[in-house]
Amino acid sequence: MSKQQAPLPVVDLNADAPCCPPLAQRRVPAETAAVLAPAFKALGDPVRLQLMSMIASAEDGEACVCDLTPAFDLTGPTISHHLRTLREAGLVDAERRGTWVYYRARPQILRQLAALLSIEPGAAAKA
Amino acid sequence: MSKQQAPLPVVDLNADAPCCPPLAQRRVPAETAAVLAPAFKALGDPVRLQLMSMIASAEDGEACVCDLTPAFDLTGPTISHHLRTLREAGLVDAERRGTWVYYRARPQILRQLAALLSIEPGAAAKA
DNA sequence: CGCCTGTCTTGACGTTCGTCGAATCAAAGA
DNA sequence: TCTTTGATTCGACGAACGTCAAGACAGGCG
Repeated sequence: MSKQQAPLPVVDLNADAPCCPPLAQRRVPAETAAVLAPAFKALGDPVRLQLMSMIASAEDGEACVCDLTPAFDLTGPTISHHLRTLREAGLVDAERRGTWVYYRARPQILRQLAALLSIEPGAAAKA
Repeated sequence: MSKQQAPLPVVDLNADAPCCPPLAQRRVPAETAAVLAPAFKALGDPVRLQLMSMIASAEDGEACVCDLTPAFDLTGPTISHHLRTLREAGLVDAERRGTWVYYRARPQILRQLAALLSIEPGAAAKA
């Protein structure tokens, strides 16, 4: 079971269109919350938030671990662990090319999370 | 110490305009990450994500604890604890009116988080 | 082949988190 | 005033998290 990981009840996190209406528009169902919460949780650590930003804002859309690690006062294994967390949350994708490993962001998921948090002017912000 | 809580090193989480450019546009600085990560972390629990949605999507922009609690298979203290977490993350606001306590969402912060995750078409999503 | 560099995995440690039961505080009514 | 109802705080417990040191794996180069 080391090659096949737990089969997250994955929703269409890969879908390109937002999976659900804004959080402030309709109440988020339990199943949706169970799927999306881990993504927010993955972003809920300062190191991972910076890692995510460094990867997503990288020149060619991808960043090498060798560039990410020295940006923090943390050991390699720790950075690797955080990157794995981001990967398991579906936020990034990893690819090995020769000696180095490159991480790439998955814009679809960021879009979905952003859509969930978005607030149309005049929705519930009236009080 | 029961009435004055820890004084979070609050940044302009109350500002109405987005505090920072999208995560995928410019690298998020450590200080910004330290401030915004707790907000994502607070949303990183399925119960809190649903609570946030129930509050933000409520009729008059506010929800009574007495309406929130029975929606979960959790005890009152546990729901109260989650609400406190949301409050300390700056995501909601609490107000007592008579017997009941009402929670209201802070749309500005949701907007900021959404802006941080937003991706302009053609930013880093090219690979 | 053997060594070196880069990355990931493993095992362990202390801390934080999610949950509950019991106790406490706040407001309304008898 | 005393009781009742709603919400929070306190104390405790097991589970998960963030971190590291040490070891294992992968690929390039002598």
